[in-house]
Amino acid sequence: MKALTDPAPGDTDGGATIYQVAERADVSIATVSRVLRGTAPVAAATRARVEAAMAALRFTPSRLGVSLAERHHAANGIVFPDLSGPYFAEVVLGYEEVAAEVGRSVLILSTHGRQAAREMVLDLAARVDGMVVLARTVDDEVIAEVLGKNIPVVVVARDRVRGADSVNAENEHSAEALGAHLAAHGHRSFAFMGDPEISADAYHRWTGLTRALRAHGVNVPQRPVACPFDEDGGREAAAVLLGTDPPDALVCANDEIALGAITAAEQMGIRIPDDLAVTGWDDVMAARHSRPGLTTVRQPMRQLGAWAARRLHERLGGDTSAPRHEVLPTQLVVRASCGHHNKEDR
Amino acid sequence: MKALTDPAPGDTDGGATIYQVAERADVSIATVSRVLRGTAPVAAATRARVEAAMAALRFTPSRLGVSLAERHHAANGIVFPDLSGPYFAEVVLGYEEVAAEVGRSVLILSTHGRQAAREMVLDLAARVDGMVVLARTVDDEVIAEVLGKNIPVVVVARDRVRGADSVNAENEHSAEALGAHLAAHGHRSFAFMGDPEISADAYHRWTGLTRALRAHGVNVPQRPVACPFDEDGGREAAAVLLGTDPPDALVCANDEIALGAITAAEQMGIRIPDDLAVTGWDDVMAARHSRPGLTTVRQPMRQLGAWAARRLHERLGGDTSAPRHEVLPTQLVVRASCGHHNKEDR
DNA sequence: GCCGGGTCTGTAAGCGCTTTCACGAGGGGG
DNA sequence: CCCCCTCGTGAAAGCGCTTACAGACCCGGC
Repeated sequence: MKALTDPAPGDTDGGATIYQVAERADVSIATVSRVLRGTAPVAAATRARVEAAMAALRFTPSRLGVSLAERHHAANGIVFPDLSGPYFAEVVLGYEEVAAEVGRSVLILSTHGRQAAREMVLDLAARVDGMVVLARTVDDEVIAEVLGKNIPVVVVARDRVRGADSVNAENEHSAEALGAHLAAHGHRSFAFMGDPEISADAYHRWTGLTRALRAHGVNVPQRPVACPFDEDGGREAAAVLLGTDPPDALVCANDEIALGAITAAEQMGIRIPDDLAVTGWDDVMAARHSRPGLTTVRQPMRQLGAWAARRLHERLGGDTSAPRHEVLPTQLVVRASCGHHNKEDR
Repeated sequence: MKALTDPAPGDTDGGATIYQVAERADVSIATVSRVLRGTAPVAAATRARVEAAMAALRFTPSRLGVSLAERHHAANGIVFPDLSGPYFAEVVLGYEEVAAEVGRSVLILSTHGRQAAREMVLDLAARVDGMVVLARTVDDEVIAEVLGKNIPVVVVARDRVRGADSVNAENEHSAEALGAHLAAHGHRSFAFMGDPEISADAYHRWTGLTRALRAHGVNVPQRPVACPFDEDGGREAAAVLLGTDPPDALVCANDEIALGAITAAEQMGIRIPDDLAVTGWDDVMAARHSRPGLTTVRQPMRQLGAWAARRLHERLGGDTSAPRHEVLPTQLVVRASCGHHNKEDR
């Protein structure tokens, strides 16, 4: 179980190259390449010799060599702000899943709000055939720069960028539906938490909400309460807000903010939903397990990523049609945090 | 704002190469490379010309060319079963964060329990300088194969593999502590949910639990209840278990199983914690928002990934010392789901 | 017997970089 | 005034593959 099948001594490093295989099989590297890819007929006997040599040397072609010769990477990238919440993780998962299906590796890049985002994205661009950019991780001009290198880009959860495909979850209508539902509950004083400046989604949710409130003759809050999109952000901002001028309905740009706000409210002795209605966005796992259950808007997070991956694949397949802009439907999920309902509340 | 700074016509594709820059600056490609990397002195005037040319052509060196010449990828991979739960997402995030800090791109690969895992991992191995493997995504022999190509591997949440570094969260002691706590609550009939066959973590948790039970003279369940590590898995398995032979304490291998079990129990009219204690593992966001709050064991998920990234970096820096095996501490988090306590229950 | 057409294989030219080596031009010390 | 060293630069050899292009060989048909 040794000797014969062991790699030739001396190939201490990395792995065998096509040259070593060729030499061992006593053929030219062209022939090895041909059996590797099946691009041309190879005599059965020769093929057998080559295959034996490959096996003996545990040969795996160098991706670098292949890619350089083929002039593409067979890899795609995805850029997101961070992976801390469930939202981006789900999108990335949906993306990876279909990317893998169509045979492309995926490189991830989290900008972490770092200054160097531009450089990082450009570096990524040099390693992939195409990429998807989530939310406002980088400026439009960086995306333009990437597109300028002939690398297709599809943006997700972000306003359209010239020359790039895009996919978003529907925001305004669901925000209107949410606002209408809340107004029907009798809530008259609203606040919106989340920063429309740093998230296109938040912007459209805010827009839709204000429109609904106006339509229902409800006072529209002056401005959104800008806060980070995580639990701490929601908790801290809510603590301030509820301490000074408590509204009776709190519409949050995502579930984490909402859950943070609920924590703050409970600490202050404010009862949900009796004293304060709170709603989120996304429908993450914690939303359905929290008590009261969090009223929220479910987004097709996985599908967002999947759509992006498929579109990118089409582009890389040579599709040069005009950019497409997809909007995926969302769904209002009413639970107990926005007020009591007839049904058994949870 | 046109003309001068525009890329030369004709470079319709991909991007400029070092040759075009060299030609435009009227120097050799060696000189361009030198200003690019600062590896040798270049006269100020020459440097300026080259830089101007690079800017005009929007030149970015081809990663493929660089890597092939440098003989490494400047990229690492990470393999995980899937990203659906918060656990793996957090580990990946922790990994990406430090990998990015030390200047390495990261490739992700989710095996999704696919048959082709071996091929996928080997393909990944051809694209990276090192990789981390989470849990039991592939067999030891695949890892050996990767190591054989001189690619360092660090495994996470998995038993040791010859030749690879490893990092795990402490399992047995915390499981014992958990078991002791539960026994002190007076629970006498236990069940464990999660499949020790497919998760090293689950195996050690099961082991620790049984040891604690024995130490406290409590009946040890015959065997664990094998179920998928997600909510549905927990819910379905719990529905069966609670319908036939309900224990009074249910120790689950992760929070999602636990949350699913709680859902099933509530549907059957079983009260938590009065009729049944339930505990999880990980301390994900939903664990602290669910009511009753879920008693669980907090794992340093981010740090698991971060440690792996750092260790890999050391290896790639030339460290050839014996494999290191790190165990990160965990923390029992007692909430209401395991029984009433003196403190205000949540 | 010669020719056209497969089949199979090798030669060599890239792909876009890095880096070694060699060389010419200046400059300071002896 | 010559030698030696440093500085600045170009030529060219890789890195590990893919893929024209071309040549050798073997058939069968005329």
